Amino acid sequence: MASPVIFWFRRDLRLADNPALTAAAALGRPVVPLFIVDDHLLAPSGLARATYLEATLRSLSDSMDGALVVRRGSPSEVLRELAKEVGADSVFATGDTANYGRRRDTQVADDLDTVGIAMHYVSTPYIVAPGTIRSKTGDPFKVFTAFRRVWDTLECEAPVDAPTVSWLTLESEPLTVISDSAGKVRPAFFTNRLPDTPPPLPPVGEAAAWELVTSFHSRIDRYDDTRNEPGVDGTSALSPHLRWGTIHPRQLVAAFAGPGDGRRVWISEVTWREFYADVLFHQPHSVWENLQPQMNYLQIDRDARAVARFEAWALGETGYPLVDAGMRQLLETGWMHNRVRMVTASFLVKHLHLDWRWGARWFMWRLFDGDLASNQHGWQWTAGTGTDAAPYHRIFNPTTQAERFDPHGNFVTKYVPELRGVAAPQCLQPGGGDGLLAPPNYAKPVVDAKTEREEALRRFAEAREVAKAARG
DNA sequence: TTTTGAGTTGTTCGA
DNA sequence: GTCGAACAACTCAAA
Repeated sequence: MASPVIFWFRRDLRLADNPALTAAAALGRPVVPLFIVDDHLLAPSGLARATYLEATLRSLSDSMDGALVVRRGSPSEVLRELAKEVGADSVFATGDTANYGRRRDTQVADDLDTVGIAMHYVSTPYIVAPGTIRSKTGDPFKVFTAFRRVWDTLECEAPVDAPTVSWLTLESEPLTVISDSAGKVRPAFFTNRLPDTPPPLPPVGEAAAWELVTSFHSRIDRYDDTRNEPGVDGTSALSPHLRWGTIHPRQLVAAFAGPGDGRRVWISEVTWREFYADVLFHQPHSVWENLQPQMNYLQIDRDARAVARFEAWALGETGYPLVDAGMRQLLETGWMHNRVRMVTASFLVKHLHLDWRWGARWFMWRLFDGDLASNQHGWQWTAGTGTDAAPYHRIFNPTTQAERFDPHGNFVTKYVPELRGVAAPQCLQPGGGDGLLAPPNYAKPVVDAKTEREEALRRFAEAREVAKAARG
């Protein structure tokens, strides 16, 4: 029998349109499908993320007649041992361009090279590999629109079908090792009231992704209008699939090609994902550091009261209905509508004066679709610390946003049952309305939005002044 | 080098 | 209720 090759699955958990897998299969040898449980990645992950991954891997393995091999340990060591075990001399994987993955992949390739094993990285989770697009001066773009203008001119490769593969199966750890390994390193702000039970899983795996594509065909042409309303089923809900690679954006661009504002706006959201990956590629420190250094001077609350406010935010007990509905949607479903992500993030930074990193960490802890580049840069955008930062006086009013985007209170009452007896627009108001109309069991507002808006403006102005003085 | 036009997603105030 | 201006002034990218 010809010596097998190893295919190392990471965030490309699909068989169709997986160029790295196609390249491995093209050798015409048996393929060992491998997933490595890496504690570096799993220990700081919440159970939401881990259970989603575990279920997706189960689905992937089922699609290979149960052949998936799961091993736990350092990638270099696992790959070396497995290669020795089966007599493989080459390993294939999809390229990873995010911080840890990039360092790991370089190290793994070097380590394998010393023992005569060839490591092949093919393609990336993106249509355009991060680091590819440059401005005319050769620098990476720092604003989205300029990036998109170039991105739009590049050709998107056509998707390819799943290859025919002869899977070679071996002894494997049970998939439960994934959720068993997760959640060991908790965020510093974690309090006893914050739950770490995973939300119920949506349908996972490659087939489930394609069902979402089919269903979205009937809605995408209205996407430009409906995408902002969290109470309307206007979005594709494909984000977890893009995160774990059960579908590739190439496949989506092909599936949704066509004229119209709905499609155009939806593809531009895919382009945002590509842009943020590009920013991360060039500025890996942006994961936890402000892209605008002058914002390091912003006064942030970190005392006991701040922790209590953070807890109220995370549990959906701020007394601001749209904020609370969004945070409870995250708790209960492992996903949050994008409009509400912006509103809740803005509230944390601008009304509670907390650190965007706390919020970003909590989102990553609970989201099924938590993607380092998109999550951290989305937070930086809202916090006013990003490269293309919003002007700091642009502060979302949680009540106005509710009135604009959830006018009938469908979303708010879905996730905040205390408000169910209260009609819109009262149910959109802080505390669920005034006086006798306010539901007695709903949280009183933790802060006064108007007061804290002014405080935020003061702090941002102060940060700029201090930064200016420090420069001069 | 200098200039010019543009920059996801908003809110408030006053006419 | 509606509309435009102000918010505060900076950075980016190309010409």
